[in-house]
Amino acid sequence: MYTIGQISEMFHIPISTLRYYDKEGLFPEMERKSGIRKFSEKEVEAIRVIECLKTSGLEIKDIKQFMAWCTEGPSTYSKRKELFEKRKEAIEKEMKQLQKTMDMLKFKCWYYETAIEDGNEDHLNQMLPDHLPKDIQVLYDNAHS
Amino acid sequence: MYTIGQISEMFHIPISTLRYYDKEGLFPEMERKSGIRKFSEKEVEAIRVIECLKTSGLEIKDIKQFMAWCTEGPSTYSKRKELFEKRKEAIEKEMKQLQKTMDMLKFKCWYYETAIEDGNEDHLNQMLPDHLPKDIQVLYDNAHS
DNA sequence: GTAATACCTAAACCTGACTTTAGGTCAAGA
DNA sequence: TCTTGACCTAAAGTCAGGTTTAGGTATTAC
Repeated sequence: MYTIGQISEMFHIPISTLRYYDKEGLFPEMERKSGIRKFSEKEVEAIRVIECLKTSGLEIKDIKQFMAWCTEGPSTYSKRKELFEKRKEAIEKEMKQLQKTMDMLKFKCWYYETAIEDGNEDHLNQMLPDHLPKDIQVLYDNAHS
Repeated sequence: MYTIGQISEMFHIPISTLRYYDKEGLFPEMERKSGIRKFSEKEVEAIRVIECLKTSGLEIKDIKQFMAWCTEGPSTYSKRKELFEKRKEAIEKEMKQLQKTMDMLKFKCWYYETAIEDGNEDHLNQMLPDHLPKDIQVLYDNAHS
């Protein structure tokens, strides 16, 4: 059993945020001892799930829904599984987006390296949009598709 | 040359958002014809850069700074390059985070598949935290590290 | 000539996710 | 005793990134 201060240190999450999560219903089963929150292993795992679902782009109110399902028992297993499957798809999509963004960034790094060498963008402008060096062309095309 | 409506369709960005970007100084060189915005190729490329920098986690005010550097000429090439290098690092970090999140999601999918098969979480609770099937253990450990 | 479109501005409003404030309880140590 | 530190609440405040509203202009279509 942990106090809110211990949990805050463990996860580097502000105490105010933990209280906010609690107020939003993200720890529906959490116990209290004369008003003071007692975080058990259950809540510790809940926090890991909250961070995971948040990173996957889920909103607090939908995380609350998930936590509610968890208290409902085995009848909600398949709902819970489907939620995680959807989050997997969302993350996959986001990773593709990030890869495309990465290609743009790599292209821009090359672009400015070259501009620094040349002292201007004249040569670069002549090469755009489809006479770039092969490896750079790939980045440019992916970023602009 | 494009109107705001054409650009909105091209990029699937609301007109209100394009006007907001303009108000925030993200198109410092944009021309107008009797009050009406004229988006040139320069602004089209600016929008691609805006989307890229936004995805990388940069705030609007910092994107504005970048756009201002672009109007200052060759003296800011190295500042601009450094910005893109930093964004690359940010994206790399984010991708690692997403990979960890993905491992958690995969673990949870397996977890609920198994719970559905078993009808309860008893067997699963016996396996936790370090007697999971090998491939699942890897996901679990990565997600909980 | 009038009605429909597509554009414009300034300013108010909205949303999600927190954070801060103001005021209070309770237990341990000097 | 009294003060320090860790906890508590309700309610207000903050911030980024837009969106909506209200009112206006300018061109084209019938």
